[in-house]
Amino acid sequence: MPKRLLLKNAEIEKATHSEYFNIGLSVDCVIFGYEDKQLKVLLIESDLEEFRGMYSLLGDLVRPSEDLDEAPYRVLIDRTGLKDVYLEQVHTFGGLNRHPSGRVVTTAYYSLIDVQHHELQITEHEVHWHAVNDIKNLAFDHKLILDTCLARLRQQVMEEPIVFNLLQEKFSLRQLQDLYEAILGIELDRRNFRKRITLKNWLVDLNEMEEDVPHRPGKLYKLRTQLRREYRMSDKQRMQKLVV
Amino acid sequence: MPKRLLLKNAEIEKATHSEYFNIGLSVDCVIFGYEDKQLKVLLIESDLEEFRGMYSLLGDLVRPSEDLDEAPYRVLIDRTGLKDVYLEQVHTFGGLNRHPSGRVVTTAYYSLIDVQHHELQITEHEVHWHAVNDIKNLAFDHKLILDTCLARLRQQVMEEPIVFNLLQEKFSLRQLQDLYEAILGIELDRRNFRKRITLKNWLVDLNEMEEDVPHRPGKLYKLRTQLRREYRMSDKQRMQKLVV
DNA sequence: TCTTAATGTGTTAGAGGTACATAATGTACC
DNA sequence: GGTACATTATGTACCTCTAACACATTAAGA
Repeated sequence: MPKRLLLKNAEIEKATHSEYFNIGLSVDCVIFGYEDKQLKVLLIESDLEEFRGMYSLLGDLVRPSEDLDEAPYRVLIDRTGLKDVYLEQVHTFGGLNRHPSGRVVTTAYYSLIDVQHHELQITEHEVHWHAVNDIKNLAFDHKLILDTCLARLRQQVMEEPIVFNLLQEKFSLRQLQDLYEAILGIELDRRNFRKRITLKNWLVDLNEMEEDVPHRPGKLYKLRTQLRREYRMSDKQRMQKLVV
Repeated sequence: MPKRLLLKNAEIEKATHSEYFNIGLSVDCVIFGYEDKQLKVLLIESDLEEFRGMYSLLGDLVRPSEDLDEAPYRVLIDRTGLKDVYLEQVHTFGGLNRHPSGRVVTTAYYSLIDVQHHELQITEHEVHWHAVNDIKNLAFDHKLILDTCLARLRQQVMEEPIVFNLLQEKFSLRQLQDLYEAILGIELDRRNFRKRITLKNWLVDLNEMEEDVPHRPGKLYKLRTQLRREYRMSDKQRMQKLVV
């Protein structure tokens, strides 16, 4: 086997379309939504023989003329009608036998969308929301992909103000807390949660109240526009804090 | 364009080797080392026309018969002779024009190795260590890949005891602190550093002292064998701590 | 009007982090 | 041999952040 295949044009040319350019590349999207106080994910019933009756993530092969990072956007537009969604690459899975039909390497992305959004139109009736907690297995290695993306989501959620992609524009602190609890799978203290959220300075008080709730209505908030990362600590302090 | 290409065997068969299985897949390794109180990375001079005189990361095309995650191990064995190295997948880069010779998508890994290790044998004389701080640009999009991996390393370093892969077996606390400072690019308080490190309970005191140093010798330590993740907090507390 | 259930706010004790001071030990030079 | 110096080793005070918890407020419904 030649060693530095990447380095010489001549070698590339020889390898092309023969033994090396022989791997399929796909993307799979873990599309998270939030409904009924549950974290959900968009799945489709697999119609592969090998996975009859099982569900799988939404994905597609990457086209030769599109950037890798464009592909999941295309999948999302095709399947949900949503543009401008939050999307993040997580991991690439390249096990030899992960796809029964041949060598297909897949790059996994996760996405956060607002289930209530009026533009959301799931075009195919085979596509449905499933509660993440109820999913035991999926087609291919999609359960592994889901778990990996969920773990990443849980990390991200604590560092960046991304959960708001899952909520409608106006929300109460209780709704926000319910969402965090659904994602993290734990209960949080209401008073400490409120304190920490206000410290982050992510929210704007809308001076509006909830309506049609069977209890004392809460204040409504929205995410600050032009949300900058505001650090309460200096860069050096942050590093110091994080080190070791 | 057919939509669910992944779903039907028949469609897969048709697409195979025609328009879709037409993308090259490679891996690129950001191999970090530590020498002279500097974080370094292993580079090779590119011999592509387009990048004459520039350096690039070590990489290779993924073979059709090997797992994606196996490929970087192979590259490392070929180029450094090292087995059992610390290796972690970081990100996959799939821009359309990132490779001048055609469509090549690459998955980036970073690796931590001990430069002093006796088995380390850089087989090719074109491969050399470069101080990370001195690298201004690289061939292809390799500077972006390097920066991405460095950012990930800086995150990881604070959560997991991985820096020890860069050190020889026995080391002093001063050496360990120098390493952290080199990776993070900041200075740390010596006394607080010692305190936090001992709290982590990662180290074993060897009851040996440095030798041949032009000052008071420090104690030597090594990484605890069978290092388990020991949480001083319960899972719930950790979640609580991390949330928001 | 009273009960109930949720929202909104404050307080306290403890843990962890930062900044800083001091003693101990070995080298190098006079 | 003695002294200055650099570095290791350890301790302390202050501050911040967090977890745990108590109480008052507001609206709905009987």
